[in-house]
Amino acid sequence: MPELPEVEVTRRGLARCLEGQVLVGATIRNAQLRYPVPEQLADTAPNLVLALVRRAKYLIIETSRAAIIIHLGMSGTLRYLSVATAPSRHDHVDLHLSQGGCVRYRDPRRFGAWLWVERPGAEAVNWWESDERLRQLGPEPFDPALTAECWYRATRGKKQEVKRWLMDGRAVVGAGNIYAAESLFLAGIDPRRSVGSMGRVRYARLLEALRRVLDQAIEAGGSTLRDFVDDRGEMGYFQHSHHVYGRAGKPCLLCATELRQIRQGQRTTVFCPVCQR
DNA sequence: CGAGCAACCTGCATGC
DNA sequence: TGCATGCAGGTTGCTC
Repeated sequence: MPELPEVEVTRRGLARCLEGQVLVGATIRNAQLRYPVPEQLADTAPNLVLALVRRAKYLIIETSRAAIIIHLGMSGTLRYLSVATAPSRHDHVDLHLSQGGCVRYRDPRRFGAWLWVERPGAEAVNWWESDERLRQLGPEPFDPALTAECWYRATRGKKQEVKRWLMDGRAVVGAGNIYAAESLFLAGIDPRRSVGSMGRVRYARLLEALRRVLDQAIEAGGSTLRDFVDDRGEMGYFQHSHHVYGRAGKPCLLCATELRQIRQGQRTTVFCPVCQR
C-alpha cells in the first residue's frame, strides 16, 4: 500500500492529533512484525510528542525520550481513535495518549516495522538517522538539492532499467511501484530504457513528473487499492487518477493504444508502448 | 561490488 | 461449493 504519498497523508493527519500530546504506554497484541515490536513502547513513563517527521516511507514520532520509527510495509495503517473501540484481528499495536485517545496500528501482512531509537546525549540534527536503515537512504524527491543534473551525472555508463533504478532508493526515495510507473508515463519514458541512455532533457522531465504525481497524490489523500486509510479511517482517491498502474490491456488515456504489462524485477509494470519512448 | 531473486505474511481474485 | 494458484502498495538478505 503505502508509498511516499500515503505515508505523508498519514503523517499530516496524525501530526494534528499527536503533537504536544503525551504518550503513556502501549498495548502490543502481536509483536511479530518485520522485527519484534520494541518493548520500550509499553513503558508508561510520560513521553511528550515533539514532532512527526517523514523520511522516505518512514514515519518518525520524535518524543522527549526517543524516536519511534514506523514503516507501514505493504498493508500497515495508523488511525487515531478518540475513544478506544474493540480491536480486530490485525490491530497489533495501540499507542495510548494521556488524554484518553489512542493511535492504532493495523497491518494484516505484517511487513511493517517499528523501531525505537533512544535520544542521544549530544543531539545532532535528525539524530534518529543514526539508525542504519535510515542513514543509507537516498535524497527526498522534494529536496531542492536534488536536480536532473545530479541524476544525469550519476547514471553515465550505467545499464540499469530506469523503472528499477527509480524504485531502488538510491537515486531518490519514495517512488514505489505505483508512482514509478505513473511518473514514467507522465514523463513519456519507456520503463525499460537504460539510465545511461537518458539525456538531461529526459531526467528533467522525469523529476518534474515525479514531483507532480507525488504532490497530486498527497493532495488526493493517497491511493487506496485495497486497504489504505488515513488517520481518520478515510480512503484516498488518487487511484482514480492513475494513468497506467492497474490499467493493463485498457486504452492509453492519451493515444488509446492498448497499455502493455511486463515484469521488471518481480514487479509488474504497465506502460504505453507509443507514448513512452 | 552490483544485480537478481527468494523470503517475510495474509487476503483476495481467478480458474478448474 | 471447494480447493489450488497467483498476485498485491516494500524491504531485507542471500546468492552469483
